[in-house]
Amino acid sequence: MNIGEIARRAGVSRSTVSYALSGKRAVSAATRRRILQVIDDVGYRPNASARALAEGRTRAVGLVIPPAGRRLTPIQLGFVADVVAAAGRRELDVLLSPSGGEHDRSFERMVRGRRVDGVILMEVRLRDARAARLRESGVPFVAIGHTADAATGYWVDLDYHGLVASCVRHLADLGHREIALINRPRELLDSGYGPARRALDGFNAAAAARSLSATASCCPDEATAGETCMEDLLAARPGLTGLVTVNEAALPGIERALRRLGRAIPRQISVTGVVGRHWAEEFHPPLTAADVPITDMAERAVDLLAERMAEPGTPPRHVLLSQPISLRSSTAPPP
Amino acid sequence: MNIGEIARRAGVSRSTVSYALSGKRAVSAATRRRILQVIDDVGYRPNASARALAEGRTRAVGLVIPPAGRRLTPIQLGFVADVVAAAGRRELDVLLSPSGGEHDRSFERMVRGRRVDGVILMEVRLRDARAARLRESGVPFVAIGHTADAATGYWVDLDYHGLVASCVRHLADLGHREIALINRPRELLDSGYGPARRALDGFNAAAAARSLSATASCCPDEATAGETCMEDLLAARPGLTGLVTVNEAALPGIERALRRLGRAIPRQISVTGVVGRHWAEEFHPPLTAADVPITDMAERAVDLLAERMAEPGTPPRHVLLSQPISLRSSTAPPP
DNA sequence: GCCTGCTGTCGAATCGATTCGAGGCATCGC
DNA sequence: GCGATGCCTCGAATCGATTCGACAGCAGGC
Repeated sequence: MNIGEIARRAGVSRSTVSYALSGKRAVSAATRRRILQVIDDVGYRPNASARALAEGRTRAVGLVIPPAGRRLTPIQLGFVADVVAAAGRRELDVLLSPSGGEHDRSFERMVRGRRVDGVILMEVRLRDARAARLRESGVPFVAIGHTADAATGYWVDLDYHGLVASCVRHLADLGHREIALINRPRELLDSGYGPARRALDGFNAAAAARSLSATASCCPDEATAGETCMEDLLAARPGLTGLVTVNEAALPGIERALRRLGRAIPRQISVTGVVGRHWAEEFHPPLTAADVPITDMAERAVDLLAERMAEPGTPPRHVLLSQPISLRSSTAPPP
Repeated sequence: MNIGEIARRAGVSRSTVSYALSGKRAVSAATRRRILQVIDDVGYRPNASARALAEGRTRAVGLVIPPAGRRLTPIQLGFVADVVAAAGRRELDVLLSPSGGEHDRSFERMVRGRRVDGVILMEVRLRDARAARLRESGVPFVAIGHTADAATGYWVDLDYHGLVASCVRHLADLGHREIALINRPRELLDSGYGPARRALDGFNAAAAARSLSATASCCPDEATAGETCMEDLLAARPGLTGLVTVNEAALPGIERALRRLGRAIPRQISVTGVVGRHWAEEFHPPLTAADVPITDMAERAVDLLAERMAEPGTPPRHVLLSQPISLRSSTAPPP
């Protein structure tokens, strides 16, 4: 069932069918009605490949996700679903491509095979090979997180520096003097993963500004690791009364360790940070934290990409999202 | 940069370039070398839309995920990543489509617009509108879970009935007499979601066979709900010594409730079930459970789909996976 | 009554690949 | 020396849409 068959049944030419559907030229009401009737009867839809070939665009975008090896965190996974939903609202389909090692072929197929009109790149590093390839191939893309040359690209990012700093100030205002940061895994920090870097910088800067005694540590994205990390931290710094974390996956372990060591939250130790809302609410007691606005980020990323696809020549733009701290009940003045 | 340009530069016709790449007809070694050299120099890749139009297939598959509204469980999310990886190994791209309500358009675009050669349908219900539409449109598809007419379709499923039954028998063998099941949310059970139904059936059948006193309850996919559910269960059945669950998201809450009520695992209460491996390992103590083999399921689903796409006429086939119970340390004889 | 302008429709070119039939050119056998 | 046989390569048709130029028919202005 193709456009020719529709044209035949409606007694018009193929071009008239096309115009009736797209509205790019006037078609008389009677003809239009007849065509739509036939289309409805047989359940016709234009072939996506043929249309893409003729139009020179595919009406699809690529979403490059982090390597499958490292398990995706719930935040990242929620983000994928939100991107798909936001793209759907603009009649765009989403092609998934894992990145890294053996999956380069998939990336190549997508980009050089012109399978997509644009790409959203998740978890970008400060210097990022995929971003460089996209830039050189001329495919419009939006990065989640920014690369070293922040000024030249399109990106959406969360202001981890500012958010972690306000967590620190929140603790300082309550009277805490000795605090710690539980960051994302060390290999992410070392490979120049922006959020981890900026969380650390924001933590150190704000702690220095308030002359707090501050310790920063890294922790794998797992509950068991969070438990160990929390124990080590308390062993090294028994006087600790305030904790900031950007590692949501570690939260259950942190909670477990504190309970086991008999440190009540928030009576004896306050906990805050930047994590997905779901995780903050499942913490015990509910975590006072800046909730990562993934739905927002997904929507802004798709908006930005759509804009860039529509007008390829436009100058770089970016969105740096912030988010107020939601006061729940995991922070209090120190004992 | 298209095939014509490559042909021009290599001094051959377009068809020769095509044959050199596909190997469908012999091309002399010298010509072939010359063509590949040019292709390598300019970084050419065939345009995916043009190829799809000519070949009549897109080399892409669709993955229909559960509605974004209901949060995806970690198992489902891991499954998405695994499907993408498995498809990538077969040079297939993956298009994501949310299902339900407002996202019908996306489904329609994919299926009727011939954007994909086949579809994997997640979280299928016993009677499922999406499966019916795929069947009528003639697009090959593989369901995760099976529909009411199990014999007529392609599907991959986990033997929840058998697995939950062996959990029950495991508890019975240890000497437990009073056990309970914590199932997935009630609305899933009521809407005919297979795993929830079969878990319940398997639980009841095995408990009856061993004449155990058994209670089954449903629980939303959330930690806080798990906590409440566990409390209610113990209030109603103080003599409970064995627990089976297929709700991984509830696990942290179950753990919390048992700890708070002073019931040690496994000394006073044994816990087992069917959950993602990651969750079993993060439980405290590590959960003796049948690990959901998502990577396996993803691979089998892609295999089955590829097979069906290659030979559309083949008779229905399905794979019912089982999985041995991994003995960890959350079960013991009753006190 | 003729020219102008507008509306609605058509035919043909185009997008970039694959694939089929046909034919050129050696090589080989007799 | 001539026809048959393979091996390579080419030209043209095809896939199913979009889009542009052309044109028929009709209304309105002078």
